[in-house]
Amino acid sequence: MKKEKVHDRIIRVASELFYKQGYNSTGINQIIAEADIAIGSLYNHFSSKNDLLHAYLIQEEIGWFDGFEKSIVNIEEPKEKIIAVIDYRKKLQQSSGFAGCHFIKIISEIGDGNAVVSDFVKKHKDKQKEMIRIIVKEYSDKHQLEDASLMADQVFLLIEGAVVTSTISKKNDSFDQVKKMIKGLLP
Amino acid sequence: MKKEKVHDRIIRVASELFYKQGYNSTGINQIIAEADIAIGSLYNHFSSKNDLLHAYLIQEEIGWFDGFEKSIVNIEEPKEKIIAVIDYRKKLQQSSGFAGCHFIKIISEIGDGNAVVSDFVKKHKDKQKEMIRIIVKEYSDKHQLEDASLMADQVFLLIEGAVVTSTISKKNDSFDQVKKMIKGLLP
DNA sequence: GTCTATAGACGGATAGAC
DNA sequence: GTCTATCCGTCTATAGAC
Repeated sequence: MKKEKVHDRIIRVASELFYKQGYNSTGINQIIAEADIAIGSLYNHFSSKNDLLHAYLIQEEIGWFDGFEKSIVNIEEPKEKIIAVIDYRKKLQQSSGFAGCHFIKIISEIGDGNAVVSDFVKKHKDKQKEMIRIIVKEYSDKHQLEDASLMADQVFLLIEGAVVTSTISKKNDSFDQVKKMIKGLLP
Repeated sequence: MKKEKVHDRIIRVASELFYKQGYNSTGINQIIAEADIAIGSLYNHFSSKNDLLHAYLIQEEIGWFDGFEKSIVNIEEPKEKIIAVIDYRKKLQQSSGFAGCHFIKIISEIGDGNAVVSDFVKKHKDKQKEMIRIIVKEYSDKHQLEDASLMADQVFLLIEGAVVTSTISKKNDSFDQVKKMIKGLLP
C-alpha cells in the first residue's frame, strides 16, 4: 500500500474535524497538528481555509455517491432498491455515531454567508433527489404509480427527516419508521 | 408601551444573530454593539456566552410552543389540526427567509460538544413529537387508525424533512408535498 | 447602569531559513 | 517538503473609573 500523500492526509484530517466538531470550531493549528504536517505545507496545497472547505465538500460528495451506487448496484427489484437507499443513510448514520448529514451540517453552520457553499449543497441535494427519482420511476414503470415524481419527493423528505431526527435522538428507529411507511405506500 | 428591558434586548439581539449567522460566528462585541449596551452590562446579566446560549434556547422554545398553540387552538377537526401544524412550520420558514429550525441549527453547529444543549434539543424535539402524537390520537379516536403512534412519528419525520429541505432549497414546495402525502394517508 | 482599557488566548495567514 | 517566528486581527472575559 502506497504511503498516504500529504494532500490526502490534510483533507482526511480536516474532513473528520469539520464533520465532528464543526467548521468554525476547527482551527488551522489543530488540523496541522493532527495531520502532523507543517503549516507552510498546508498553505502550499490549499490557498485558504475556505479552499480546504471546498475540497472537503467535493470529496464528501464523491464518497457519498460512490457509497450510494455500491449499495444499490446489485439489487434488481425497484422496491428493494428504494429500501436500500434508506438502509444506506441508516448505515452512514450508524457508522458515524449519528453525526448527521455533512451537507445539512455545513449549511446550518454557515447559513447564507457563503454563496458558493450553499449553491454546492443545493445542487448536491438535487442530485440525491434525482437518484431517488430514477429509482421510483423504475418502480412506477412496473407497478404504475399515480404521480411518480411526487412520490420521489416524498421518499426524499422522509429520509431527510429520518437523518436529522436520528442525529438528535442518537437512535436509528426513525429509519425503520420510514421503511414501514414506504412499504405501505408501495404495495 | 414599556421600554424594553436591557435583559430582554440582549436576548432579542443575540437570538437574531445566533439564528441568522450562527452561534460561533457571533461575537460578544457584535451583540453589545447591535444591542447598544456596554459589555459590563452584558456580563451583569449573563455569566458567559454559553449562559446566553441557554437563555436563547429557552426563549425560542417558549416562543415555538406559543406559536404552535395559537395556530391550532381554533381548529376543531383533527385532520385540519394536522394540516395546521404543517402550515405553522411553513409559516416559520417563510417569515424567517428559510433560515431553518433553531434547534437543528445549533445541534449541527456544536454537535455533541455541549451535553446540556444536545439534551435540551433532544427534549424539545420529543415535546414536538408529543404534540403531534396528541393530535393524531384525536384523529384516530374518530377515524380509527391502525397504528396512531407510528403515524404520528411519520408525520413528524415528514415535517422535519420539509424544514431542512426548504432551508436548502429556499422554497416551500416541500411543505405542500407533505400535505399531499398526509391527506392521502388520512382519508 | 455607562465608558475605556486590557488581559490572555487563539484565529488565519505570511515569510524566511533549512 | 520541514521548522520557527511573527503579523494582525478577533475572541471571551475582567477590571477600574465615572
